[in-house]
Amino acid sequence: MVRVGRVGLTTERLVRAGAELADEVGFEQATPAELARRFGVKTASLYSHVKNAHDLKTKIALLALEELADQVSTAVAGRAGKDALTAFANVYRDYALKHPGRFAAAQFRLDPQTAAASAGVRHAQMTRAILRGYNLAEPHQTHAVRLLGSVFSGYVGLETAGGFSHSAPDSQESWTEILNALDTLLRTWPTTS
Amino acid sequence: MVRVGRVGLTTERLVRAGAELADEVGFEQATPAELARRFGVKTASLYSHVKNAHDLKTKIALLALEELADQVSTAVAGRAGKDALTAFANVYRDYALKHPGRFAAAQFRLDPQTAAASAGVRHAQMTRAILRGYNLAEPHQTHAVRLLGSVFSGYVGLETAGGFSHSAPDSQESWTEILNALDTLLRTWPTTS
DNA sequence: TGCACTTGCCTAACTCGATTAGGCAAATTA
DNA sequence: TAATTTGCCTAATCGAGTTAGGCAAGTGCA
Repeated sequence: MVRVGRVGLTTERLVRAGAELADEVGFEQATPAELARRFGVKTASLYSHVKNAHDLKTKIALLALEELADQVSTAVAGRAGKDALTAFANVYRDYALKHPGRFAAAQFRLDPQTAAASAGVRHAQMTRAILRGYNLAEPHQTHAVRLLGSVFSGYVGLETAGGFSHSAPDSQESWTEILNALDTLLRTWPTTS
Repeated sequence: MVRVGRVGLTTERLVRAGAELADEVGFEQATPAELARRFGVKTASLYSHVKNAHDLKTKIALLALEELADQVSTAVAGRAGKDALTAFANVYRDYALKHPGRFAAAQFRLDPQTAAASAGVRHAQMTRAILRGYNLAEPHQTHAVRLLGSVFSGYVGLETAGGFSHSAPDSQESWTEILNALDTLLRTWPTTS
């Protein structure tokens, strides 16, 4: 090692670097060992700043959830109906495409208390907020919330897993048409069965 | 160790046990070490039957994809339209709820050649087969295929991650209403926009 | 400015998983 | 029963995760 003094590790800095690392090599590979390597530091040195590997991943997940919630809330502010729906969806998808590691982190299974205190609850609130423009009564609103969550996370999950690449038509086309379809669907919800 | 002779390891047996192990402790935890423990065998002994840990996971994934494709094709045979749609969807969801580890395995990223030779292609074919009843022209059919894949994998993913538990209404209710909504949507696709 | 105090990062050590090479005994075949 | 195959073991290496304790680089106070 060439370094003399200290590099200035902090929990904050580790988590940010961990998020970038995740985007580069995948969330699973965003490990204490690799992170230490990047800081030019011994692995053991991280343990004053994060409890353990699981704690590191949890903190990266929380960071991702916050970033995503911030971006979504900015995009959705002042919009309603289809406009809000597509804004939400596009922010979500763009975030995942630009930050695949963080997006994967955002799906990380948090223990219930951590999840309850996370930005995950803002996501749920914002999804419901979008549906305000569609006037759905309960329990239909909840069903619709679950549908939207499923489509967004499912589509983006498949897309980042490479499911739609190298095949026509373009993924962007499908995305647009799916959002149109969802808008129509929400306007005529609930279904007559 | 109490055992005297040999336990009779085979690739086949390892993969089956690995699938069960995955259902019990999670796909990520379905590791050579744990598998060896269950067979009362040293870890090194597995390496005559599987190349390495990644190979084991790949083989579990292929098993899951086959099982799922078999069950789906049985359920969908002789059905059309909404009937086929719900049969497909229910088999898919039931499999995931009964075999969470295998289901997770089925999402395991396979390298392109392995994927191309896997039962994954049957899944794609069957999804398209379902849409036959809805008479969609390309490129709309592909958009619809992608929507269905997204909803199914997304919903089941969120549900098995615990997203819908402990909150009313029941997940089953949402699932039913969502399938109804999808049926309606497919019958009126493409969207006017 | 100098000192005590705090603390960041290190070394040392251990555990455990993955993996390879080589050996012996149990199964198989003749 | 002898010869051959091969299943599972021992031994050994490597790397990740983790803990305990030490020293020096930073901080704050006189």
